[in-house]
Amino acid sequence: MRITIADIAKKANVSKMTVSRVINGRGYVAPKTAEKIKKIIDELGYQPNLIARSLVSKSTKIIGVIIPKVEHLFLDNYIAQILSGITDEALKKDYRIILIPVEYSDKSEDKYIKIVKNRLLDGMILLKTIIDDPGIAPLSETQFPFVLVNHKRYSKKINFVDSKNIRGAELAVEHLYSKGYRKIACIAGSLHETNGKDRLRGYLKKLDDLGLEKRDEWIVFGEFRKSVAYHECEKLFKAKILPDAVFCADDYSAIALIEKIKERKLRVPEDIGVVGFDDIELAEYVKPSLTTIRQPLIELGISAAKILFDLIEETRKPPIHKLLNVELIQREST
Amino acid sequence: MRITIADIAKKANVSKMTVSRVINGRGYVAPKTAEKIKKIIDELGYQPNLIARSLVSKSTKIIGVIIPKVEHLFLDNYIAQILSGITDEALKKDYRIILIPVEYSDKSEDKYIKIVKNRLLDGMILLKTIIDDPGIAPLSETQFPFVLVNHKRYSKKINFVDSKNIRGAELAVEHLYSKGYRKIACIAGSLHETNGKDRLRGYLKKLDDLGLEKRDEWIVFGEFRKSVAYHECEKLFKAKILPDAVFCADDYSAIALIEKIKERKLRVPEDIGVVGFDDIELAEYVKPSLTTIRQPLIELGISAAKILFDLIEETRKPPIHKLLNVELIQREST
DNA sequence: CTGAAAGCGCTAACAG
DNA sequence: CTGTTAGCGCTTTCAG
Repeated sequence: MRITIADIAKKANVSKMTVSRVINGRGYVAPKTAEKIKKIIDELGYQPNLIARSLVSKSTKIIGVIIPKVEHLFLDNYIAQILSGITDEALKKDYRIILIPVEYSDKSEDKYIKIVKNRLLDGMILLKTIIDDPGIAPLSETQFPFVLVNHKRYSKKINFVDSKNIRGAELAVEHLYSKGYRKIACIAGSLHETNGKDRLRGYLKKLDDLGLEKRDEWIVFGEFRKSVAYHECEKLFKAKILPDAVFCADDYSAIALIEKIKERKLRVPEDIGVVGFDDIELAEYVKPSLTTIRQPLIELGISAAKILFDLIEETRKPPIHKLLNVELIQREST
Repeated sequence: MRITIADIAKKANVSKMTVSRVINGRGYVAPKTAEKIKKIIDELGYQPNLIARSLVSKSTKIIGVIIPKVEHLFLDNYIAQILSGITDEALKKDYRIILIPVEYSDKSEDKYIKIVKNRLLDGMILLKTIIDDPGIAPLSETQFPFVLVNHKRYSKKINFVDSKNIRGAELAVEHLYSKGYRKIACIAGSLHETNGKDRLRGYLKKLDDLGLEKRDEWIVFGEFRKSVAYHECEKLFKAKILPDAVFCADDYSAIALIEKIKERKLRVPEDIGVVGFDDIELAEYVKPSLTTIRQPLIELGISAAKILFDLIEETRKPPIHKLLNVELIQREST
């Protein structure tokens, strides 16, 4: 049979309450009784039932990480890095992490609220949420602590951590320009995500600033997915005027592009310069290694977790909006 | 105020029990009352409190994944792949995953039992456990369902899923032999893990079988860590007789080795052939791409999860011991 | 400094 | 088909 606080109490000839006080280190207990109780707890190997405790305390010390329900999610190094950051920080604060896969296509307004109502979580971090996700607004109307990662939405009731995506895209184009490239194409990311949109915007803006040519046929949509990018970038080679460089909104797309370029017996960076975005682990290993805009993914995770814990512990109040810096990492592809 | 089952009951003029029956679809409820109750539940947006439910049902539909408490854990593609498999399977069975980092250096016997006693989990999967982990035996004495991954321990009370590591190492050496290499060195993995030991054993056995020379100076210990391997493999170049090939017990070590070889202006595979183990994502992207023994990491995760769910649902009983096949993936490094 | 009573939100068991 | 009672294991409250 399971050992409960009542067993300890009985054996120590005290009430459950006194045992509870000892366990939680709250309230006065005579040193001698405390000692006795501790000893019995040790002897019996008692561990408090977290479920029972949570039922009354209303806190579980568990945070949820909402992830899109797709197979092989952690193979995406982008996700893995962010999750690493969250985990690192949770460790320090003694919070547990529970992974909650949510269907991308679920358009219901209460998809997150349902989870909240289950009372299992003290807070949540949402990864890869899309712009028109109908679940976010209702969630923000509750008092429940949550943070969006890599999703920029200015609102008094929404907290987010994002990178400076527009700036990043600008840096990329500037860099290509400085390297002498003038016909700069783009493999855009998902326009359902703010970071995808922002990177495209930064690209277009910088072309304007530099007085470079913009052509519709120089923009293709890779959806932040390698397989899609691999297929779509084909179109760039069919352009009336061939680009001499490509800004890719993510590294996986850039890697797909490089594969395609090689298949066509063209050279990187001599014939076509390539810049990626994110700086995933692969970036420095592919051949040629990838020049990319590094966004601090681990820090993004750490930051989101820190903010969430502050929100939970009410040491800070919404809205918290944070933008992290990006930097260009020059490698061989430009 | 939070809506509870009592609110629904009141509004529907029935007892809590009837509501409970409707929610869980158990027991008889008049279709009309059921309908009415469902409607009220919808209207009020009621969601059951999982904590309260678990307190009585003794089941949480949450499994724990025990991971070593190291920073940036998910950056290890090996871990990421296994976790991907576990997640995929948990999704199907509607189980949640909670990540539980445990201190490597914790030598206490009750480290896992403590977690079990917290009653938060229905079962657990342990990753990267070491051979002399004092926590495993006591855990196996409980009735609590758990599965070890990539850890081979034959015991009536222990369940595990592992790859055929010995066979894998043999395959690697055979392959090097067939390519004409005769002086085959080894960067061994951690001997604190069964897979590290097995791979070393397979290597030694196959050298014997083939009548190849064995030399102590041809074996270094990389601990399954890139930085350690990078440092330790230095010794191979200081050997009296230089090896012409190296079997590495993991891909990260192989990548470290290749870097070192390049620094020394030697060529892979002409001067030195290299075979890795695992087939992490990077393996096909490094230059030269890495010949390696592929162990089915995702399947390892899937398998572990399946076994665990069977154990939890008592459709199977311990011990369950499963060994997955490995295969050689030939690339450029040999 | 300690204890008794009440209750968190739910379900199992039994009675009707 | 539905309700009552009891209780999961803990903490809060208040009294002593």
